[in-house]
Amino acid sequence: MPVERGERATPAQVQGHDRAVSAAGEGKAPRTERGRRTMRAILDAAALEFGERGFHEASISGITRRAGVALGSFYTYFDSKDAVFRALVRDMSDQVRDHVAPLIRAAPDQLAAERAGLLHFIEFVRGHKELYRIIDEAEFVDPESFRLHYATTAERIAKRLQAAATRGEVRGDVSEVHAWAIMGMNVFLGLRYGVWSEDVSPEAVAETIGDMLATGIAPR
Amino acid sequence: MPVERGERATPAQVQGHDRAVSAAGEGKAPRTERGRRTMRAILDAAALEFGERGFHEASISGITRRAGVALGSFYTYFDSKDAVFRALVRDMSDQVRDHVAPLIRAAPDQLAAERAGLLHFIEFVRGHKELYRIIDEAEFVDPESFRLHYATTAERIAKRLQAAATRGEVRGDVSEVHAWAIMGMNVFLGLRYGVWSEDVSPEAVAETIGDMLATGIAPR
Amino acid sequence: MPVERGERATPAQVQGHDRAVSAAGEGKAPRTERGRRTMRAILDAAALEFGERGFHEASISGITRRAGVALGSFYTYFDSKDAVFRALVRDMSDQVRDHVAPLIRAAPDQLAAERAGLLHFIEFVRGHKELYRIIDEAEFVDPESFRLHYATTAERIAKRLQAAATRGEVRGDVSEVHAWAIMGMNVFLGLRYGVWSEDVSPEAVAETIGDMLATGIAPR
Amino acid sequence: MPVERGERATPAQVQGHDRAVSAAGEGKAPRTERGRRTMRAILDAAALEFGERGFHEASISGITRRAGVALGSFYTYFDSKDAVFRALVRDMSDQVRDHVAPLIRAAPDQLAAERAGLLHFIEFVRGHKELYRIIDEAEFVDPESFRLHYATTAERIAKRLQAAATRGEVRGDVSEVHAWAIMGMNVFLGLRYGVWSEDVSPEAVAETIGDMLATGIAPR
DNA sequence: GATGAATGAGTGTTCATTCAT
DNA sequence: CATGAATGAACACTCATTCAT
Repeated sequence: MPVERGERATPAQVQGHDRAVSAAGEGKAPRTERGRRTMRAILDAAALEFGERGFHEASISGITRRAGVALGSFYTYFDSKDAVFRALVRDMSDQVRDHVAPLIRAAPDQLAAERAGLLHFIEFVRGHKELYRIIDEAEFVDPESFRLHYATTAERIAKRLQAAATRGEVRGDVSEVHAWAIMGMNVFLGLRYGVWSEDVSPEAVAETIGDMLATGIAPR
Repeated sequence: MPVERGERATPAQVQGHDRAVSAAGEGKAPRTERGRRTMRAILDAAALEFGERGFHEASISGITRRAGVALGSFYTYFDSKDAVFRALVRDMSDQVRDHVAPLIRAAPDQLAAERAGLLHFIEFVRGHKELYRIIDEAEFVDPESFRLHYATTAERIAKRLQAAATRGEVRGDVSEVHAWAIMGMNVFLGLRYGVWSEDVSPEAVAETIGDMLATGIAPR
Repeated sequence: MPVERGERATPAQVQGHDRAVSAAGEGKAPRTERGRRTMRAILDAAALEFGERGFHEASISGITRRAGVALGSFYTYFDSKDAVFRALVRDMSDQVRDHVAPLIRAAPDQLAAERAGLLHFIEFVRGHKELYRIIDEAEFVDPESFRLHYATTAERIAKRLQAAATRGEVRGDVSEVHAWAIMGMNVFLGLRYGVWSEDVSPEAVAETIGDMLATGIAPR
Repeated sequence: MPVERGERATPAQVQGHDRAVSAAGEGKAPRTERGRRTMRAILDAAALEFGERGFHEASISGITRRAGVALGSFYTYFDSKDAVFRALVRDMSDQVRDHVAPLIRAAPDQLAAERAGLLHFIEFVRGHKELYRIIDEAEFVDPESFRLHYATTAERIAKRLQAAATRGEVRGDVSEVHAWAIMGMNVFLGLRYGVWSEDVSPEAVAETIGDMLATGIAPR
């Protein structure tokens, strides 16, 4: 889920409310201001509902109840339960990236960038514990977006690693395999130290893993 | 999911058919040989059904149809859909461990062991693609077993790393954090190169990650 | 089941259709007129279905088929099979009381009132043979309403008897025991001469029992 | 449920264990002593199971579990769930009659007999609270035996009343209507003061009702 | 006779989606 | 746009009954 150095934020990504609505590519574009507010309310309610109850336990009526709108209004903005879910996955996916990307870009070199990526990812997760419940459940609800999310993320990591390699910041043979390994580490560390328990600080985790990534665990 | 060096197989783990049945702690113990066979058939059918359709799409009648038994027979051995699922997660969890453990133990040192663990894990996954669909879906269906599975696995990795540290085979400061990172890498690499695509050989992946784990990715 | 003299009808009790719907305290209040009609149709259909087949043989689909609505509509108005049943018991209980109460109040004295109560109760039962099947089955389906129904009825009879005693219309020592005895007589006579067979006229039964109640069966 | 003066006990009715088995006309006669014991165990267990859970909640497996025999053994002795239930209704019906009949016959006259009948009926009920749960549920499970039970009981009461009338112990015009009234009173008083609560002694109830039956409730 | 595994018909309940108002 | 009543497909689970051992 973390993003990486060099990424550019599109204008839409840095704004507040409108972003999520636009990110909801799955939804039907509202024409009035009133409609925009209703759609936003539904999307926020859906994050709560899916986050608390999971996709299958969640219900459309639960979403509209939380949003304070009538059941039927849901279908004014989304075609189906799957559609909101997809919109939400994309929304959350963008949120992580938008949060972590600038902090990665600010790092002096790629190893520091990876350390920062993990650090801020864990921090973000602590404040958004519904993240895993939503993104990971996509594996079963909408494999397409799940696959897309991780494939895209891994690809970006790989590109940055290779760019860093040409700059001499990392070994020359870094590949997609390394990217997947790094992504896997981060996801599991976020789950363990972000969601499950906060018994180790994000800084400590990032420090430890930064070291391991840089020089390995072979005895010196 | 991979296991690690030094682990001892209990007698039950190395047997074939009876093991899975005994692992099905959730089920109701059959009292006759015929019952034992029926239960095994149901458990195998459940692996297929859940693997192909996922927990929510799967149906009890689908399971019994595959198993070639009557619908009602399901309830002779399991209390509910959740109960078979739990039994299955434990069953599969044990299967991975039983497959990989001896190969890890055969490694000359801990770094080689980690390499072997990843190698054989990916190989195992290629032959059991339903693994992820089942174990990962537990996060949503039965968080308890999901948590237990990964917590237990991480703890074992951590113990082996620390034992290896005292033997001087890895750095002295290896910790739980390293264990989670290694587990995360393996799980994602298994997903990418075991389930999604076989475009890179398990040997190549294991070799690459073995190197990274040993000496890191900092430029030499 | 019969009611007694002196009772005041509340406005809700004397109206026709709305009453039963409001009596259905178990149901979910409809918000539109269309909803009100659907709920009433379901309640009426339930009386038929439960009356003809009994609680356990009755099916929700049988109820909705009779009501001419979709299966799912049932759950728009009632939470469960038990819930309609409870609503129905209350509905029927109120119907008897509303029918008999004014006729009891019109009697010149308490002995005449008891006679009238029995008379009109038997008559009512003849036109509503599903009454017993529904109210008495509550003993097994929903003991709470069964108990409430009879406890309340007995208590009212007792109160009227005591009020009559102070007016000198009956013996001074009438008690709860007499009330239960009278209620028991009425219920069984209603069953025998209202539901099972109409071989004796309600008038004759009421006359006979009126006499017995007044002066007993000891030889003069 | 109470019986009345002058009734003759058949030999089978006064024996202990064998009686119930023979009363189980619905069952299949066991040929061996072992079989006789098994059948008795099943019948006793059925009384418990039906008494505690009611007909529909009761299960054959619940009965055999209580009886300590295998599920299949049930069908060695009874054809169906309905069949045990019928056997049980008859069994209990006979038990009440056997208990109350001799005490009724011992009374000096018919009014005293009715008083005694009610008294001992309530006492019996207090020791056999499953009575109502079983006999009354027959109205819905097996209307035939329900009807038979009450029709027979009422008829006997009527006959005794008429015999007493010829002896001058009660009014000359006693009829079936009186019999049903008396039976109804007794059943409801048994329910109220035998099963629901024991707040009034059976003696007091019988005394009160004996008086009412003899001289009515009109002011003197 | 006793055992308990196997059978499968039957039904209450949920909820995404549609549509008349 | 908003509303909420109406729809009906889909499924887990129960349990009386049968029968091979």
